Amino acid sequence: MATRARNTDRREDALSRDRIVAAAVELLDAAGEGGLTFRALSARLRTGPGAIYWHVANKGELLGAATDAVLAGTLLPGAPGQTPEQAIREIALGLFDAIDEHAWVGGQMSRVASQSATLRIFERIGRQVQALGVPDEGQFHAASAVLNYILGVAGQNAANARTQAPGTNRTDVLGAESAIWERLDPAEYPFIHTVAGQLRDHDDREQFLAGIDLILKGIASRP
Amino acid sequence: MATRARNTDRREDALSRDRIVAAAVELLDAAGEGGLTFRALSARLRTGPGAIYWHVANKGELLGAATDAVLAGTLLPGAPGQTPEQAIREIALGLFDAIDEHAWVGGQMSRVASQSATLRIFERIGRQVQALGVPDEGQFHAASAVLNYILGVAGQNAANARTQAPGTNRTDVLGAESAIWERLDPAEYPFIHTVAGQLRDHDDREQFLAGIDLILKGIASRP
DNA sequence: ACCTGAACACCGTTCAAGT
DNA sequence: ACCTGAACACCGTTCAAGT
Repeated sequence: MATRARNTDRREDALSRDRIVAAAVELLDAAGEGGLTFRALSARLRTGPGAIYWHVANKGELLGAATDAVLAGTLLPGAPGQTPEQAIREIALGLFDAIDEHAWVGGQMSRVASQSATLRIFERIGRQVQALGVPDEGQFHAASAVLNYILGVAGQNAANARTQAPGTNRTDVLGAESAIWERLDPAEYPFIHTVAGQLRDHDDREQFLAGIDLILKGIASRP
Repeated sequence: MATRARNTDRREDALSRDRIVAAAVELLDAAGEGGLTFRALSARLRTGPGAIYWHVANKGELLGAATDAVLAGTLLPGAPGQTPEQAIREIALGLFDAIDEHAWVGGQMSRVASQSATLRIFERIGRQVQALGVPDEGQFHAASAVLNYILGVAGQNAANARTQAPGTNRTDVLGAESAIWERLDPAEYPFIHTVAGQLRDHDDREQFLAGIDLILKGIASRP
């Protein structure tokens, strides 16, 4: 029999939860939500579909882990001299950019509210809300308003990505089909018709931040 | 050959898009998102799966139509003497109640942003934003902040419903597992730990409305 | 302990055939 | 024009068997 090193004799390409999750993220990025399949995943990892189940309980857990992996990368330390408002904007923008890059994440965030990454995001937002001087009873309301707004935008972006070809990059806060909006009957949809022009060449990031600022103003203007 | 009446000779139980959508809603209500199947649906309608495709293009369209059908019922005329704030609260609460009753709707709303019901909701919100006297350039931002917040809460509710047994009725704005929250390490999650108590016996509707009011205050407090 | 891959139960969707 | 239901291609998941 061959002598074997005592410490590192695992195969270099051995399967692991991390490798599986990383491959899942790649698959999701490349082909969208429909692209993540145990068959496609096992083919990419050069193994059988059953092998994955040794490391991951089921597809739901895999999607949650993939979402968590992407979101975890968005939580930067946070610059030292920031105001709470700036910090919240930074957290929100970090999420926005991650969702912009991995559109499928937006559709998964709300399905995993108790998952670690979302919990950490909520914690971060909450601390800044405390730093803003919001009284105790209002802190939960304020922090969840911010988070729910972010989740809403995230879901929209994922929905838009679904309707477009996977791989294409287009992010938008609301439907984004200004072409459709402009064609709506102005008598039935006067508001949307008026506003359709603003939609045509608006910046999604700015639009997103404007909503955050609106909520921040609401938080600040309590009696 | 038998004589046939000229006008009404269609079978009473003839298939129609409306009947299909209504049955889909019932199935979704009873068994959750996983319960809607072309086989289950066709069994309930006493026909073959292929028959449904004569009236509906595919499952995505069916889900969209079911969502639209539920949402359409939430758009009441609106009381005459209302302030714009009251009108927005009423629209939001109507949606909240619909989503509370049909949890799966929350997960579908963002996938169909350009669908008729969501468009009408956005239109309604937008008109109230105009009535609030928001200047033109700010109207789109303000209305989509409100809608995105609602969509975020809706998605959360749907996610919570998914984790619980289908049929059970429990709605919550954020994870709602205060039991889990209280068990989190207070050193790592000081904010969530502090706030977990407030979560235990809070009213979901009130919590939801508090977020709406926060955004309304933000809209009102522009310089 | 970890991996393999055939097999199972179930999907959405199509389509030739019927009325 | 509308319905029927078998058939197709594809899932997620399991599990006996291997190393």
